[in-house]
Amino acid sequence: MLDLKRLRSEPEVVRAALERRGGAASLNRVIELDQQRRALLPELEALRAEQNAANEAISAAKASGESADGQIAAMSEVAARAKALEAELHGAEAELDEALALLPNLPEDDAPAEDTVLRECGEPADFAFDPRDHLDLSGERIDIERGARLSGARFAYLRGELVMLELALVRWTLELLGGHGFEPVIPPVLVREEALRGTGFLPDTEQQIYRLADDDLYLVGTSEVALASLHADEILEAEKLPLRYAGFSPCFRREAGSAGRDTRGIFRVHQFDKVEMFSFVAPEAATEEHLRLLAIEEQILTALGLPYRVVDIGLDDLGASAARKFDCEAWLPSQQRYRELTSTSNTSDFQARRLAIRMRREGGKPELLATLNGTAVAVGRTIIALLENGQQADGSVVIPQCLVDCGAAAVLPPAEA
RNA sequence: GGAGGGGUGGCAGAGUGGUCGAAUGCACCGGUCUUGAAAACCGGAGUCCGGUAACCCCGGACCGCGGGUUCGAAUCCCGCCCCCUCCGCCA
Repeated sequence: MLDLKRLRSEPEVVRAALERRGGAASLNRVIELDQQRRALLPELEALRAEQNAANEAISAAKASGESADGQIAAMSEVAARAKALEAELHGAEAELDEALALLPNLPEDDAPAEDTVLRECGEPADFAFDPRDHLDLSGERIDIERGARLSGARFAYLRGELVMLELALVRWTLELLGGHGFEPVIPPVLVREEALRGTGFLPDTEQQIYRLADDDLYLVGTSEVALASLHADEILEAEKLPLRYAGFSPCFRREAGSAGRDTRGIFRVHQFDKVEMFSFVAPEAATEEHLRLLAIEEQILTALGLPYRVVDIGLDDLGASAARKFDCEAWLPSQQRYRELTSTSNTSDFQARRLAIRMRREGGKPELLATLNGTAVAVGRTIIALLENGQQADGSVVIPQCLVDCGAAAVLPPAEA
């Protein structure tokens, strides 16, 4: 959510920023409704003041045993007017909230118009054979057929050595993040609507979100939702910032609208596990923190031996809450191209404002802080990349030492034919 | 699932229609006293919106959330959320 005050004080700056990303649609309506509200409010407050004064007089009269009937009758009229005004005000406020919620975050000045590759790191392996894709390499250890029989398309069983690989990957990642000051968290994955509104997924990505009709709960598409809400309605002491969390949870996505895309394997599935980084920082520290999250993502990919490139995401693909976003794409030999593995966003104060997450500096007033998120490890896609990049001629897969140290098999034997 | 109890300021805890934004205690900040500290005493201190450029000042709102009754609601009524206790069930 954007700052109404700023929108009021420099509407053209805001408009220009929004228009860069094509998100100014409801701006005029917001401004109009804000003016309406600001016209009604003082009127209502004047009536309230009148009521308050009269209440004192009536109390005093009653206390001294005098009749207050005249005043009461007069105030009855005032009360009726106040009630009508209040209804009008509430109507305007509800509309305002709705229109304001449709405005996306203001992009950073440096955010590019188009996706821009910043760098490529690591050398794609030059296989002396035709590289297999992750499904050929995994065999039934990624059991698509039975997953589909159980739950439909885009669901899979993960089996055998790959389960141990996932656990090693998660363990290793959480240890590494612990070293960077992230507290591990396993959050609820069923959340209320407010959490999705607060993080900017609603209204925006409703068609991606699973909803439980009987319980007014939603399945999160990322633990970002739960982690952001961890400090909702709190005022944090500035000295305690930054606060960093590493959420580990399953993620659920309907993938409506992506029919036919990435249908093979587990690149795009309805359920996957993910370790997500989330930071609460002072506003002036946000940009630096964003680069920090990106650096950690790169550290992880490098340690896993995965060739990757970093993309500065263009304005069109930012998503409602992000002011800036970087993706890391890993090289997939079977596709001969880079595919998205991780993503990190600076959401500035957009989520903090909606969730009422503030900080207080020594002796100061509460002020909004900044929130940032970044994928540490999207397990499914990382397994794909590990399989494909670590494969050998015989179909076995060499696993990076860091994961072996955390319990993964050093070499995954070839899939049974 | 059944039966009860409860949500008030940082915490504890009064308040059941009328100067209540809210007693009191603890914690906190400032001051007096003291060689210093403690104790004691005095004072201060919440959040949000608007008037404003303004951390002074003025008005308004906030006693879980949202409605209702009333001239007036922390107090009465309705709905929702949350917490606790007991029973049952259960990973």
